[in-house]
Amino acid sequence: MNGIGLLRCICDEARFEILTMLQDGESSVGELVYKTGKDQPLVSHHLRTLKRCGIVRSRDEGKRVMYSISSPQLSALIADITAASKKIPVLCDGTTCC
Amino acid sequence: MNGIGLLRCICDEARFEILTMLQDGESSVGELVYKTGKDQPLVSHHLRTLKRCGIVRSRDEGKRVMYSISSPQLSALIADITAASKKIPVLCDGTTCC
DNA sequence: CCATCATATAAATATTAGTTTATATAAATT
DNA sequence: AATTTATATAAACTAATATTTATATGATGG
Repeated sequence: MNGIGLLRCICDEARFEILTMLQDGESSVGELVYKTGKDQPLVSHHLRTLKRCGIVRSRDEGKRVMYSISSPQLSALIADITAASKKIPVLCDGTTCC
Repeated sequence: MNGIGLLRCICDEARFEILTMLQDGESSVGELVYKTGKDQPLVSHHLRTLKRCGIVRSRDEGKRVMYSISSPQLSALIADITAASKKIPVLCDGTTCC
Protein backbone atom coordinates (compact mmCIF):
# COMPACT_ATOMS: atom_id res chain seq x y z
CA MET A 1 0.00 0.00 0.00
CA ASN A 2 1.21 3.49 -0.71
CA GLY A 3 0.91 6.68 1.29
CA ILE A 4 -2.08 7.98 -0.59
CA GLY A 5 -4.00 4.75 -0.27
CA LEU A 6 -3.46 4.71 3.44
CA LEU A 7 -4.47 8.33 3.83
CA ARG A 8 -7.53 8.07 1.69
CA CYS A 9 -8.73 5.26 3.87
CA ILE A 10 -8.13 7.11 7.12
CA CYS A 11 -9.23 10.60 6.15
CA ASP A 12 -12.95 10.07 6.08
CA GLU A 13 -14.67 11.66 9.05
CA ALA A 14 -16.61 8.57 10.08
CA ARG A 15 -13.64 6.27 9.64
CA PHE A 16 -11.34 8.56 11.56
CA GLU A 17 -13.86 8.66 14.37
CA ILE A 18 -14.05 4.88 14.41
CA LEU A 19 -10.26 4.60 14.41
CA THR A 20 -9.92 7.08 17.23
CA MET A 21 -12.31 4.93 19.27
CA LEU A 22 -10.40 1.78 18.41
CA GLN A 23 -7.27 3.45 19.79
CA ASP A 24 -8.70 2.66 23.22
CA GLY A 25 -8.86 -1.05 22.44
CA GLU A 26 -10.95 -3.46 20.40
CA SER A 27 -14.65 -2.89 20.07
CA SER A 28 -17.73 -4.57 18.71
CA VAL A 29 -19.72 -3.09 15.84
CA GLY A 30 -22.64 -2.40 18.14
CA GLU A 31 -20.48 -0.46 20.54
CA LEU A 32 -19.10 1.66 17.70
CA VAL A 33 -22.63 2.27 16.42
CA TYR A 34 -23.71 3.39 19.88
CA LYS A 35 -20.70 5.61 20.49
CA THR A 36 -20.70 7.28 17.09
CA GLY A 37 -24.47 7.61 16.84
CA LYS A 38 -24.23 6.54 13.20
CA ASP A 39 -26.35 3.96 11.44
CA GLN A 40 -25.25 0.37 11.80
CA PRO A 41 -24.96 -0.33 8.08
CA LEU A 42 -22.81 2.75 7.71
CA VAL A 43 -20.44 1.67 10.46
CA SER A 44 -20.24 -1.85 9.03
CA HIS A 45 -19.55 -0.41 5.61
CA HIS A 46 -16.68 1.71 6.87
CA LEU A 47 -15.24 -1.15 8.89
CA ARG A 48 -15.28 -3.26 5.78
CA THR A 49 -13.36 -0.57 3.92
CA LEU A 50 -10.82 -0.29 6.73
CA LYS A 51 -10.39 -4.03 6.85
CA ARG A 52 -9.99 -4.36 3.11
CA CYS A 53 -7.11 -1.91 3.38
CA GLY A 54 -5.51 -3.83 6.22
CA ILE A 55 -5.99 -1.02 8.72
CA VAL A 56 -8.24 -2.98 11.06
CA ARG A 57 -8.75 -6.66 11.70
CA SER A 58 -11.71 -8.54 13.08
CA ARG A 59 -12.29 -11.46 15.36
CA ASP A 60 -15.54 -13.36 15.82
CA GLU A 61 -16.82 -13.66 19.33
CA GLY A 62 -20.13 -15.44 19.36
CA LYS A 63 -22.59 -13.34 17.45
CA ARG A 64 -20.44 -10.29 17.87
CA VAL A 65 -17.52 -9.24 15.74
CA MET A 66 -14.71 -7.46 17.48
CA TYR A 67 -12.61 -4.98 15.54
CA SER A 68 -9.19 -3.61 16.37
CA ILE A 69 -6.40 -1.64 14.76
CA SER A 70 -4.17 -4.09 12.97
CA SER A 71 -0.75 -2.90 14.07
CA PRO A 72 0.95 -0.78 16.72
CA GLN A 73 2.62 1.25 13.94
CA LEU A 74 -0.78 2.27 12.68
CA SER A 75 -1.95 3.19 16.16
CA ALA A 76 1.13 5.35 16.52
CA LEU A 77 0.53 6.97 13.16
CA ILE A 78 -3.04 7.85 14.02
CA ALA A 79 -1.88 9.37 17.28
CA ASP A 80 0.81 11.30 15.39
CA ILE A 81 -1.70 12.68 12.95
CA THR A 82 -3.98 13.84 15.72
CA ALA A 83 -1.08 15.46 17.57
CA ALA A 84 0.43 17.05 14.46
CA SER A 85 -2.85 18.53 13.35
CA LYS A 86 -3.20 20.39 16.64
CA LYS A 87 0.09 22.18 16.04
CA ILE A 88 -0.89 23.58 12.66
CA PRO A 89 -2.13 27.16 12.68
CA VAL A 90 -5.69 27.23 11.48
CA LEU A 91 -5.86 29.27 8.29
CA CYS A 92 -9.10 27.77 7.14
CA ASP A 93 -12.50 27.31 8.67
CA GLY A 94 -13.63 23.73 8.85
CA THR A 95 -16.56 24.20 6.46
CA THR A 96 -15.24 25.75 3.25
CA CYS A 97 -11.84 24.15 3.30
CA CYS A 98 -10.83 20.71 1.96
CA MET B 1 -7.47 22.39 12.59
CA ASN B 2 -8.45 18.90 13.60
CA GLY B 3 -7.05 15.54 12.55
CA ILE B 4 -9.56 14.93 9.81
CA GLY B 5 -9.19 18.37 8.27
CA LEU B 6 -5.49 17.91 7.97
CA LEU B 7 -5.85 14.47 6.48
CA ARG B 8 -8.52 15.43 4.04
CA CYS B 9 -6.25 18.09 2.72
CA ILE B 10 -3.27 15.77 2.34
CA CYS B 11 -5.02 12.65 1.10
CA ASP B 12 -5.78 13.76 -2.42
CA GLU B 13 -3.53 12.03 -4.90
CA ALA B 14 -2.42 15.20 -6.67
CA ARG B 15 -1.84 17.09 -3.45
CA PHE B 16 0.09 14.25 -1.91
CA GLU B 17 2.27 14.10 -4.99
CA ILE B 18 2.90 17.84 -4.74
CA LEU B 19 3.72 17.57 -1.06
CA THR B 20 6.10 14.69 -1.63
CA MET B 21 7.96 16.84 -4.14
CA LEU B 22 8.04 19.77 -1.74
CA GLN B 23 9.72 17.49 0.77
CA ASP B 24 12.87 18.00 -1.30
CA GLY B 25 12.68 21.76 -0.83
CA GLU B 26 10.73 24.70 -2.14
CA SER B 27 9.54 24.73 -5.72
CA SER B 28 7.86 27.02 -8.21
CA VAL B 29 4.43 26.26 -9.66
CA GLY B 30 5.96 25.70 -13.07
CA GLU B 31 8.38 23.16 -11.75
CA LEU B 32 5.57 21.28 -10.01
CA VAL B 33 3.52 21.36 -13.19
CA TYR B 34 6.44 19.95 -15.13
CA LYS B 35 7.28 17.23 -12.61
CA THR B 36 3.72 16.09 -12.02
CA GLY B 37 2.64 16.34 -15.64
CA LYS B 38 -0.64 17.84 -14.49
CA ASP B 39 -2.32 20.94 -15.85
CA GLN B 40 -1.17 24.26 -14.47
CA PRO B 41 -4.59 25.41 -13.27
CA LEU B 42 -5.01 22.14 -11.46
CA VAL B 43 -1.68 22.48 -9.67
CA SER B 44 -2.42 26.09 -8.77
CA HIS B 45 -5.81 25.08 -7.49
CA HIS B 46 -4.39 22.40 -5.23
CA LEU B 47 -1.65 24.69 -3.96
CA ARG B 48 -4.31 27.20 -3.05
CA THR B 49 -6.17 24.53 -1.09
CA LEU B 50 -2.99 23.49 0.70
CA LYS B 51 -2.16 27.08 1.53
CA ARG B 52 -5.63 27.86 2.79
CA CYS B 53 -5.19 24.99 5.24
CA GLY B 54 -1.80 26.22 6.36
CA ILE B 55 0.03 23.21 4.99
CA VAL B 56 2.18 25.12 2.52
CA ARG B 57 3.30 28.73 2.32
CA SER B 58 4.36 30.81 -0.65
CA ARG B 59 6.93 33.44 -1.41
CA ASP B 60 7.02 35.73 -4.44
CA GLU B 61 10.20 35.68 -6.45
CA GLY B 62 9.84 37.93 -9.46
CA LYS B 63 7.13 36.54 -11.63
CA ARG B 64 7.47 33.14 -9.99
CA VAL B 65 5.84 31.98 -6.81
CA MET B 66 7.80 29.57 -4.70
CA TYR B 67 5.93 27.11 -2.50
CA SER B 68 7.21 25.15 0.48
CA ILE B 69 5.88 23.05 3.32
CA SER B 70 5.02 25.34 6.17
CA SER B 71 6.54 23.51 9.09
CA PRO B 72 9.07 20.81 9.94
CA GLN B 73 6.37 18.98 11.91
CA LEU B 74 4.34 18.64 8.76
CA SER B 75 7.33 17.42 6.78
CA ALA B 76 7.92 14.82 9.45
CA LEU B 77 4.29 13.78 9.40
CA ILE B 78 4.29 13.30 5.65
CA ALA B 79 7.44 11.23 5.91
CA ASP B 80 5.85 9.18 8.69
CA ILE B 81 2.79 8.50 6.60
CA THR B 82 4.87 7.34 3.67
CA ALA B 83 6.99 5.12 5.90
CA ALA B 84 4.02 3.67 7.80
CA SER B 85 2.14 2.88 4.62
CA LYS B 86 4.99 0.70 3.38
CA LYS B 87 4.73 -1.52 6.43
CA ILE B 88 1.06 -2.32 5.95
CA PRO B 89 0.32 -5.63 4.23
CA VAL B 90 -1.61 -4.93 1.07
CA LEU B 91 -5.04 -6.46 1.41
CA CYS B 92 -6.58 -4.31 -1.27
CA ASP B 93 -5.72 -3.50 -4.82
CA GLY B 94 -5.22 0.19 -5.47
CA THR B 95 -8.17 0.42 -7.84
CA THR B 96 -11.24 -0.86 -6.06
CA CYS B 97 -10.26 0.20 -2.59
CA CYS B 98 -10.68 3.61 -0.94
C1' DC C 1 3.62 50.23 -23.60
C1' DC C 2 3.17 45.95 -25.86
C1' DA C 3 4.15 41.09 -25.77
C1' DT C 4 5.21 37.15 -23.25
C1' DC C 5 5.79 34.22 -19.38
C1' DA C 6 4.12 32.58 -14.85
C1' DT C 7 0.45 32.05 -11.98
C1' DA C 8 -4.33 32.54 -10.40
C1' DT C 9 -9.31 32.40 -10.67
C1' DA C 10 -14.04 31.10 -12.11
C1' DA C 11 -17.44 28.42 -14.09
C1' DA C 12 -18.83 24.11 -16.01
C1' DT C 13 -18.42 19.33 -16.05
C1' DA C 14 -17.32 14.80 -14.58
C1' DT C 15 -16.26 11.60 -11.23
C1' DT C 16 -15.91 9.70 -6.89
C1' DA C 17 -17.45 8.43 -2.60
C1' DG C 18 -20.53 8.68 1.42
C1' DT C 19 -25.13 7.83 3.13
C1' DT C 20 -29.56 5.85 3.29
C1' DT C 21 -32.91 2.25 2.72
C1' DA C 22 -34.05 -2.30 2.44
C1' DT C 23 -32.86 -6.90 3.06
C1' DA C 24 -29.96 -10.97 4.07
C1' DT C 25 -27.08 -13.98 6.89
C1' DA C 26 -25.61 -16.06 11.06
C1' DA C 27 -25.43 -17.07 15.89
C1' DA C 28 -27.74 -17.59 20.24
C1' DT C 29 -31.70 -18.01 23.15
C1' DT C 30 -36.38 -19.62 24.22
C1' DA D 1 -37.58 -24.63 15.14
C1' DA D 2 -38.85 -19.95 15.73
C1' DT D 3 -37.55 -15.50 17.35
C1' DT D 4 -34.35 -12.17 18.58
C1' DT D 5 -29.91 -10.02 18.37
C1' DA D 6 -25.74 -8.69 15.84
C1' DT D 7 -23.61 -7.85 11.68
C1' DA D 8 -23.15 -7.71 6.63
C1' DT D 9 -24.40 -6.73 1.90
C1' DA D 10 -26.44 -4.50 -2.13
C1' DA D 11 -28.68 -1.08 -4.63
C1' DA D 12 -30.32 3.58 -4.96
C1' DC D 13 -29.57 8.13 -3.94
C1' DT D 14 -27.06 12.26 -2.73
C1' DA D 15 -23.41 15.18 -2.07
C1' DA D 16 -18.79 16.39 -2.32
C1' DT D 17 -14.75 17.25 -4.93
C1' DA D 18 -11.44 16.84 -8.59
C1' DT D 19 -10.61 18.09 -13.26
C1' DT D 20 -11.11 20.62 -17.41
C1' DT D 21 -11.76 24.72 -20.13
C1' DA D 22 -11.49 29.40 -20.62
C1' DT D 23 -9.93 33.64 -19.08
C1' DA D 24 -7.75 37.10 -16.06
C1' DT D 25 -3.99 39.17 -13.40
C1' DG D 26 0.60 40.54 -12.68
C1' DA D 27 5.46 40.87 -13.47
C1' DT D 28 9.35 41.16 -16.70
C1' DG D 29 11.81 42.17 -20.95
C1' DG D 30 11.99 44.23 -25.50
